[in-house]
Amino acid sequence: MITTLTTTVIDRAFAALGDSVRLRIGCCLLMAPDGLCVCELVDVLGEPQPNVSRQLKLLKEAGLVTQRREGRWAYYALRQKDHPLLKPLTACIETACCCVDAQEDQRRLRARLALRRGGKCVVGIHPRKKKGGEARVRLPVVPG
Amino acid sequence: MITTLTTTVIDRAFAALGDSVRLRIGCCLLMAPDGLCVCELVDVLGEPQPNVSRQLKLLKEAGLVTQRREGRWAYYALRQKDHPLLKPLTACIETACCCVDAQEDQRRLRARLALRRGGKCVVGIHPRKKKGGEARVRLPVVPG
DNA sequence: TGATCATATTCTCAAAGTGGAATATGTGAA
DNA sequence: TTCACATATTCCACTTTGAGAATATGATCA
Repeated sequence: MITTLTTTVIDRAFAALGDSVRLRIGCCLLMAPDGLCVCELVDVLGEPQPNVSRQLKLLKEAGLVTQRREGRWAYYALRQKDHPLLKPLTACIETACCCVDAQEDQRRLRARLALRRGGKCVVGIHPRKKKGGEARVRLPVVPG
Repeated sequence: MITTLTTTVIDRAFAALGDSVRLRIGCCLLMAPDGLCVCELVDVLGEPQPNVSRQLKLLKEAGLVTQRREGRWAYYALRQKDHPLLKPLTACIETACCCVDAQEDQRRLRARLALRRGGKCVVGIHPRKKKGGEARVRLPVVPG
């Protein structure tokens, strides 16, 4: 995807991470190499869904993140290759992960990932906050 | 200077490098660990002096750059310590230095550094463009 | 097909960033 | 003290970004 490496490509990558929400997304994605779906990020970050989608789109346009669809869910993951900046940038994000406030996210993310079935997200946004609580979670037919 | 590491500190650092001029400044400073003065950066970048001063101030406020005065000259350097993000961030800037457009800056910087005397800047802005040319450069008393 | 749900987009406007132009500050030399 | 010069700041018009609110899209299931 990224063909020629120019300073413009690079400063756009920096700008993409120069926002607290997007940096926190980066930290979360670092914990889940296979990606996270939007609703998981919404729950972890406590940000409105349209905002999370927006920021993910920005990260994707900056070439830092990839997207794949699985049924109704869209999984976003940190790009692993084709971007020469990604390795050193990942090291920067790792530093961010050590921050106290980032670790709060990590705690919530671990809790959210525990709700997965077969490695996939099977619930929507705020499962614990909606009426009916756990009973609301209707598990569809999932292999594994 | 940086006491507690928070994600805010880090995304401000990213945002500081998320601009083409400031990223180019970062690349230049990487070539000169002891720092560059404002007039040198003005010549290399081809940006107006007030703009260079402004961007340097921003980099300084983001904790990425230090400043010291030597007579009329102000030297800015990449911060080396007290900022846990600096090492991985430096690796990112190094990647940026490999870009074709960044190497043009590097060529100009080498030429500009050749005008130093005793490792110090002794000329102002655009020395070759002002009337009188080389003759204008009046060397003050400089040790070495 | 219609309902439901996960995700994406658009509209809007306040807030922040950007950089040119003019000017101020600070330092050293005459 | 005055001048010259390197650097810093302020003012201002302009552009970009940020995010709430409402709505659209797209996929699955009944």
